[in-house]
Amino acid sequence: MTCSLTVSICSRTAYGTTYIVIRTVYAVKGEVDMAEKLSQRTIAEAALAVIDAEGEDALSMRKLAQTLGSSAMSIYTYFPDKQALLDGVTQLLLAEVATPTDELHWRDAMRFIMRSVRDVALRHPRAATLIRRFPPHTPDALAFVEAGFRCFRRAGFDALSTARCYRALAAYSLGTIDVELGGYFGAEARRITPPARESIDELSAARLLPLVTEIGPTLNGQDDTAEFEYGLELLLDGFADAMSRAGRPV
Amino acid sequence: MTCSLTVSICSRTAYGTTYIVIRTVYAVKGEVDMAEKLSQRTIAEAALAVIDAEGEDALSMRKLAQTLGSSAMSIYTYFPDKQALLDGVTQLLLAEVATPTDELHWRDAMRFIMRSVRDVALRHPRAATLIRRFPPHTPDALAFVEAGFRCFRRAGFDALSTARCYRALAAYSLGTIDVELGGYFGAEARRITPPARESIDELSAARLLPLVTEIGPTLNGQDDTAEFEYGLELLLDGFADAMSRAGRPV
DNA sequence: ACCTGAACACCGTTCAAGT
DNA sequence: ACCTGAACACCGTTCAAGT
Repeated sequence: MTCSLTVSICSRTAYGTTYIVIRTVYAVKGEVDMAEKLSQRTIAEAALAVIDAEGEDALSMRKLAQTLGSSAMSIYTYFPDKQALLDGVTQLLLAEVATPTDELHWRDAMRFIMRSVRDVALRHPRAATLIRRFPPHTPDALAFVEAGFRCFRRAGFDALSTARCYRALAAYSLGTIDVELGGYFGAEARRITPPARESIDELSAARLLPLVTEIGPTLNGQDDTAEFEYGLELLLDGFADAMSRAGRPV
Repeated sequence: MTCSLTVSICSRTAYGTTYIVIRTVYAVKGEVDMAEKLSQRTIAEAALAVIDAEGEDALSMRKLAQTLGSSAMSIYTYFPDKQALLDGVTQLLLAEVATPTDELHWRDAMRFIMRSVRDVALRHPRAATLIRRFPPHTPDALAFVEAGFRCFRRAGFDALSTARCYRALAAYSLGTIDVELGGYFGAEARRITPPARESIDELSAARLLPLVTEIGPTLNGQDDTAEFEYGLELLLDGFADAMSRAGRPV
């Protein structure tokens, strides 16, 4: 909890009005901070912090404003609506994705990017699902895409092949977020339940869906990193094979 | 818009109380229907219809109740909360996925299932994103998973290989929903914008991110079906190769 | 230009009451 | 068991006003 104090000094001159605003936020825990001036960046950073800590459902304009020491409506000076704010948070996340150097072989570059996207998602498990909803569109958020395209291009991929590979990798990357962070194979997700509210007893579930019952625990016990790498290598091998077959080995 | 009339006849006997309720919904357009009794299924079906028509954001408990001709709170007899309702809608969607016959070769079976999931998503573009959030857990929704596992098993995949392939396919399938239906590569998503509100002019965007600018239109113009099939075959080829290399050709 | 509090039109869900 | 309306504690956003 924070409580904020705003002192504004307003001087009128012949040329107009100048406002000097000193705003300080006193944190109850003891730290005394100068409140940073509001901006798209500081607001989006605060929003990301709230989502990281409490999840997207817990982010409301009022609560965010509170952590910023201002009113809910002040946010609307910087973002037209909440969707735009969430988009801004996503651009911040995507800017965290590391950019491969130009000398890297295209396979290494793609591995590098794919792992980096996954690392960002794992660092922000509660915010990761934003990545599926808002594509990158700021220069910072697109930096890793541009770098990846550059590596493809240098290796001899034309625009069509590049687009094709990028798309398959993007789908796999976004799907990985669902599978790993959505708990798609988790123990909770695995409980077989009928449409009615009473729960099926385990015996009859096993009789009805024997293989789901048998393989479910295996899915849940998988090493996420190893499985991610497995699928990734399949795709990269496939790209290389396809280029070879087309007479343009890479 | 509908307006509903409820007539309840209550007869008390020595053995207890019996209620006979006749509820009719008069649609303004002229059709006169007997309102079906509420149930998990009818409620979830109505919710799916609302989402199909107006999107998930437009689904509120009050509005859904209105289309059912009852009160918002009546839904809570069948679902503990809104999340459970959305889960129920997802189970309905997943039950639409077709089940491959047992004689199919595993590759054909997987192609069949993957295409069917995509078809369901394309039939319900506004509801499709639910599939990423709620895994199948009713017998009907798990039918295609069980059938898929059966084909893997008959072809000689053990539990571990089956889980591994299923996971990679699931990630690709879920990611495809984001890429195709989230408009991930759409023209709107492609406009490069700085974090501040003023838009970058196209010339400087092209200078800053030349390859993104060049390849963006290619991504947007892709044939969704062809690209989906391309990535799918890469994965299936990869599974076959991996099994061969492990000395257990399938 | 930036920020404010009050107000509006909604939400999901709890509750006490009804049949 | 099933359904109800009223109430509670929230929402995102509009508005008119302030500096």
